[in-house]
Amino acid sequence: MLSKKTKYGIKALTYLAKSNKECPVQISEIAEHENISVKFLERILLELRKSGVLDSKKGKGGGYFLARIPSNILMTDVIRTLEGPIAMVPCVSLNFYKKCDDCKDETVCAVNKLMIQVRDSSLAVFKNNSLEDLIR
Amino acid sequence: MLSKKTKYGIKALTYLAKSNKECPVQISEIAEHENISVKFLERILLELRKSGVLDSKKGKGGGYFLARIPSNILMTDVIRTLEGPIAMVPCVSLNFYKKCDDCKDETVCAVNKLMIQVRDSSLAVFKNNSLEDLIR
DNA sequence: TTTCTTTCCTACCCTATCAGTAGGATTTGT
DNA sequence: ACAAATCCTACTGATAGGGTAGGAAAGAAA
Repeated sequence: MLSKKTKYGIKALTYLAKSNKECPVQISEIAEHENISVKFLERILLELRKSGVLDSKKGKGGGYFLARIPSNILMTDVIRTLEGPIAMVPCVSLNFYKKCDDCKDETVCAVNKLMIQVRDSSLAVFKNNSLEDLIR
Repeated sequence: MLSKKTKYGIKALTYLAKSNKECPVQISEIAEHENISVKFLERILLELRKSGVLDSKKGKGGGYFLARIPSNILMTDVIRTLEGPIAMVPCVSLNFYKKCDDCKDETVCAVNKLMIQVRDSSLAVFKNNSLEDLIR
C-alpha cells in the first residue's frame, strides 16, 4: 500500500507545480485545497525540503515552492524520500540493499528473481514520470 | 514492503514444485528446509489451499501438494491471495476498487495517473511469471 | 524593538497490522 | 484404539502509520 504521506506529498507537489506564481505558497493553502491535515502536511513538506525537492521561505509572506522546474523533479526522488526503498524486499534494493537472513543462496531464490523484475518495472515508471508529466 | 507471509508462501510453493514426488509434503519438512516457523507456515499453506493453489491430505502420510502443474500457477494468484490487491492505492485496483474520499476528480489526480502505470507494470510481471518460471 | 506570521522541530498518542504462538478439534491411515 | 497429520480460533507482543500538541526560531513590517 502507498502511504498517505507519499500520496499527500505528490498531491502537494502537483498543487505547487500548477500554481505558477512566483511567490511561495503556504502550507495551510495547500492543505485546504487538497483536503490534508495541516500539521501532517507540514511534516511532509519538511521532508521534501530536506531532500532537496522543495525550498522554503520563513516569516510573513513565506511558504514553500519547488526547488527545481517540474520537468526536473522525477518521481523516483519523491518516492524514495517519502515512501523509502522502491524494491519490495531489501535483498533486491539498489539503494538500501540488505541480505535476507533466512535465505541461503540469493541466486536461486524465487522471491529474489521475481522481485528484481518488479523493482525494475516500477523503477522504469517512476523514472519516466516527472512532476510535469503528471500535471498535464 | 512484501510481507513475510507472501515471501514464505512463494518459498514454500517453489519447494513443493521442486520436490516432484507424488506423495504430499508435510508442513514441518517445508518449514525446516526454508527456515520458516512451522505454525506460521501452517496458516499460510491453509490460505493457499483455500484459494485453490494448493491441495492437502489429512492424517498419516498426509501433507500439501500443488493443485495444478507449476506452469499453471501464476504469481497473480499467489500475490492476490497472500498479499492482497496488487495496486498500491484502492482507486486504481481492478479487483478491489474503492474511491478515495479526499479526491474530488480521479481523472485529474496525479497519484491516480501514476499508480495506474505502476499497477499495469507490476501486473505484467506477475502475469508473466508462473511457478515454473521461478524454479528454472 | 516589538509584533505577527510563517516554517522548523521534538515529543507524544492511538490504532491497525504483522509476525508469531498456543492449544485444541478434526480427519485419516494402520 | 492410536498416532500423525491438517484444520481452526484466539491470543500476544512489537512495530509502523497517521495524526496531534506545543513551542522554538526566523524573517518581515510596523
